Amino acid sequence: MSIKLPSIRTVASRAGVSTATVSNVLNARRSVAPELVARVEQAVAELGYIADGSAARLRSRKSSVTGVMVPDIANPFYGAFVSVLEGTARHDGYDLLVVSSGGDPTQETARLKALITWRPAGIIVVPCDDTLAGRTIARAAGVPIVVADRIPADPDFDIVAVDNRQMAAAVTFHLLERGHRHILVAAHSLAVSSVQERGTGIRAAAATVPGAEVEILEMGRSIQESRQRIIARLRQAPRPTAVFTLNNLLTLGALGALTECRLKVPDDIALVGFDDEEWMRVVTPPLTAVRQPIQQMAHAAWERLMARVDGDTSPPQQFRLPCTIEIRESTSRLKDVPQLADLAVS
Amino acid sequence: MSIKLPSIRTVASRAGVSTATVSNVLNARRSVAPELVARVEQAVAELGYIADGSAARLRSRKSSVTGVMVPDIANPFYGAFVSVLEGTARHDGYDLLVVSSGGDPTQETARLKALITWRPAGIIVVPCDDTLAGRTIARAAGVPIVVADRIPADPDFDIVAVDNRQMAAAVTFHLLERGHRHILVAAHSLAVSSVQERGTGIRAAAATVPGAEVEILEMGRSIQESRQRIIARLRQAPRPTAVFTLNNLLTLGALGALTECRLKVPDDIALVGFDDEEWMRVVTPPLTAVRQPIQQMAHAAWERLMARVDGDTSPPQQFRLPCTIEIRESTSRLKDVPQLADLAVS
DNA sequence: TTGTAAGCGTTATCAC
DNA sequence: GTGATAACGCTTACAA
Repeated sequence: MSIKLPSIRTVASRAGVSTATVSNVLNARRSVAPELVARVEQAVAELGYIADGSAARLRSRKSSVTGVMVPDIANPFYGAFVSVLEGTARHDGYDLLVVSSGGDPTQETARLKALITWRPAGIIVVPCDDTLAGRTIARAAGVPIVVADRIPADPDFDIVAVDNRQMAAAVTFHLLERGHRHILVAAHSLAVSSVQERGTGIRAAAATVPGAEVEILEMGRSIQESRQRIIARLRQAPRPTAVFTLNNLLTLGALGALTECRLKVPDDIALVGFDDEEWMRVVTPPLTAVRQPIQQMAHAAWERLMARVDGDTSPPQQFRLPCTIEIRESTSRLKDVPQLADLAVS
Repeated sequence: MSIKLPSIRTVASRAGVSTATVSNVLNARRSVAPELVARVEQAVAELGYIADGSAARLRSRKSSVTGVMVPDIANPFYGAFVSVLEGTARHDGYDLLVVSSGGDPTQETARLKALITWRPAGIIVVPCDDTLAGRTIARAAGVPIVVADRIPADPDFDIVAVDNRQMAAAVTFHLLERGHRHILVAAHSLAVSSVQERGTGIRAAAATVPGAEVEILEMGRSIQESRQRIIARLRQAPRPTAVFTLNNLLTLGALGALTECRLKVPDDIALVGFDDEEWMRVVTPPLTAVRQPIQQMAHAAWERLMARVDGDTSPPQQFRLPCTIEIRESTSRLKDVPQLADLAVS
């Protein structure tokens, strides 16, 4: 179906110059006589010539494409991350290939291979787990890789993440200050180190207050699943006075669960979650949330990647970015007596 | 930085065969003796060989990559759309290049060019406006293009969209049935035909009920802007009893505005929006919303694209997919007397 | 300053 | 069934 596009030779013959000159005009590599420049530009315009990037990359051995792999583009958190990366990449003259692993290590490896097929200058990846299934392939391919939002044990890659422990502790302190002594923490999987870090921060904070209790529960991967598990837990006594969800999907699940249990936020129970989204500030009540510095993470990851692309061979670095906590009404209620905790939901 | 990867020649010499045989083994194009197959596969495994897709494309003149351009990947609506497309593309053996136009026609053209650089088999595009800035380029390049979610006047492309008119009318009827006689409609731009179609549907529905009034207001592109404009309007009398937002961003803006005006949903005012998102069903009150069939749109667009890629030269087709309306509490209040409409918000 | 020609890694063609 | 070899569109020595 696709018609044959004009090649650099078509342009050259139309402008009455050599292909080398066309290339030099288009890439501004060497100076070309003004008249020839004009002739080439006219030919390009008339033909609607657009150079073949693959051929150029093949010959020049330098890539103008980079890749990013996330678990799920449809998740607004990754959507925002990719969106920022796309802007920085474009700014630096790179195209960006976007792939999703679907949270499946097998797919992760497959997609990484697909990316490498393009011979990208570098890849930014948010692995599904701490393993990074395709790491062997990646190393073999010698493509610079920067890992974001996860902390693989493997010290081979640059890492950009947030200060999970400190931030989770800060949220916990906030709840403790509000008088909460029994906090339910919803985590999607304890196998992921960023989740473990958050758990550590939470426990450390709770340990500073006698009688404070945290209960960390593992919820599957779907909103529905987490919702059901939270409902099941809330129907048992003693009921926690606050719920702390460790990502945006879990916040949705928890909110659904609270509604179904007819628990009013913040009167009956407090809610705070990792990941701040626009809707959280306009609903009633507005939700307290941890705002991750998505833009800064993307910038930092890109900067590291570019450094590696430019030949930086220093040891892998690990960056930790600070989050901020957006305190809103969902945690506004002061609890001085934890008596309600003993009442189970009907 | 990037080390030199093994080429097909490296593999061939290691396996003691010709490059042609390696190619035949890898692409299963011609039958190869089992023993040679085994030798090649071993060499590939040992070297971690991954073929260069660009070179293959260049020589074979057939593309295994497609492109998608949306106004903004960070918008969950487009995120979901791209996510579905990525799955279907992968399923059919294609890679997917994702680019954002940022809602800027200039960027749209630039990004389209960047896409064409990679010689994709086809492109699915959600244009920023009805013009599709890069259409000339696209036509010149002869790349099959399918337009989604917009209805350009230009009849050159296949189009996949939803039945805007009918759905907007259905929502309006729903509000009228609930007793609303003064509906404020928030549109981001009246220049876009899908918005115009929705407006037409709304007016047609309202015209069937004597005394019913609709007020269509243009809100800029940002959440903040729409929020401010809605606030300004709500502070004037007569106040509408229902707000109908024409996309997900406007729903966020409207909700923020209602909160700021201290109007309770649905008691003081009803709210319904185009685009259904997960949070809308878990907040209090849950929001009535039009669910667009994102998955079906993506599938339909992909199917059309594949048909064109396979040589279908029939006249461009236009597909209209039905939406569903998710009725929830935000429009549950029955209004029999519109007396409140005369009270302005303080 | 400009043209000629080689070659990037792959696949298609054509001998064998 | 297999191997040489040319060619895809481009960039880049090198020659003029």
